[in-house]
Amino acid sequence: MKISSRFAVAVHALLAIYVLGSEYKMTSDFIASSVNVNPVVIRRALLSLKAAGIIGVKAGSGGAMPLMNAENVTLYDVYAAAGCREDNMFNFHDEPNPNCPVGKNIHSVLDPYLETAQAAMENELKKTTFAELIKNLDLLILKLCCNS
Amino acid sequence: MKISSRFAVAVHALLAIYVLGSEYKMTSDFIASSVNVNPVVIRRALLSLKAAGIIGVKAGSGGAMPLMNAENVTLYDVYAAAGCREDNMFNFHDEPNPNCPVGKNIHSVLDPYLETAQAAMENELKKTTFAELIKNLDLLILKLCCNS
DNA sequence: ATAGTTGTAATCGAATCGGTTACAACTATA
DNA sequence: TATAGTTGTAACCGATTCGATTACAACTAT
Repeated sequence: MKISSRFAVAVHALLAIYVLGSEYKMTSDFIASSVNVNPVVIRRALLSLKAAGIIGVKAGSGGAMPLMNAENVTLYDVYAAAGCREDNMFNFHDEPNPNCPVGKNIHSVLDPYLETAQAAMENELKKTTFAELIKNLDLLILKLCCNS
Repeated sequence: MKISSRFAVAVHALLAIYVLGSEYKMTSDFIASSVNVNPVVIRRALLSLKAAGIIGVKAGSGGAMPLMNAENVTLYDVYAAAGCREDNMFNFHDEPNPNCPVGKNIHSVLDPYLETAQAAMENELKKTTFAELIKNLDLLILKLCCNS
C-alpha cells in the first residue's frame, strides 16, 4: 500500500508557504489551487503543520506563515506531522501460532530487520531540509524564467 | 498506510518451508496453522513465491519445497514477490497546478528525495538473506528447547 | 476409484483514502 | 457595529484495498 498523498500535499503546501508567503496571502483556497485539491484537504494539512509548530495559521482573517527556519525542518518532520509515520510500517499477521517453532519466534527473528529497513527510509527523510528543497526550487524557477 | 501483511505472511511461510520442510509435508493447511490465517491466504502467498521461482508447489498431491538456496533469497525478493513493492511508494497528488511556480516544479524537486528514501528501505531488505534468518531462527529454537 | 490438495474465482465486511458539502467561530475592515 | 472572507471541524460519499471465507474444478498419489 502506498503512503498517503497527505505527505506530498503537506510538503507542497509548506514549500508554497515558504516560497510565496512573502508575496501572497497563503489562504487554504490559494494553496489548494496550486496543489489542485479541495481546500478542506489543505486546511487539514495546515492543521497538521500547525500542530507540529511548523507554521502558524490565522483564524478568521486567514493566511499561513512559517514559524520555523527552513533549515530546521526536514521532510521527516512533515512526514510525521502529516500523520504518515507508523510505529510499524510493516503490517504483521495477528497471532502466529505459539505452538509452532516458527510461529513462536517469527517476531523475534523478523522484527529487527523490518525496523532497520523502516529506519533507513526515515533517516533519509531526515537528511533533507526545506532549506535545501527551497534552494532547488528557486533554481528551477529561475532557470525556467530565463529560458522562456 | 501500512505495508500489507502479505509480506510478513510470505516470509513466515518461506521460513517454515526452509526449516520444517524436511520434516513435514508443507501443505497450505499446515502452513496456515503456523501463520494462523486462512489456508487460501497461504495458497496465494505460495503462488507468489512460486511465480518468483523461489519455491515449487506440487499440485494435486500437495506440498511446497524450496527451489533456491537460502543464501540467494533476500527479504527484498520476497517483498517484491508478494507484490508489496511499488514503483513509487509515496503517493502524489495527481495534477499540481502547472501555472504555479511551485506546482510546476514540485515533482522535479521532490521526486528524487522520495526515490532515495524508498531505495534506502529496499536496500536494507536486500541485505538480509534467508540463510541469516534461518540461522537466527534455529538459534532461538535451540535456546528455547534447552531452557525449557 | 478415492481422498487430499492446489489453483482460482467470487463475495464479504472493515478500514482508509481523498473529495465534498455544510456551517459555526473568528477576525479584519469598512 | 455590520459585513465579508477565512478557518476549524463534523459529516457523508464513492472508490479502493485489505484479509477472511466459501466454493469448486483440476490434479495426483495411493
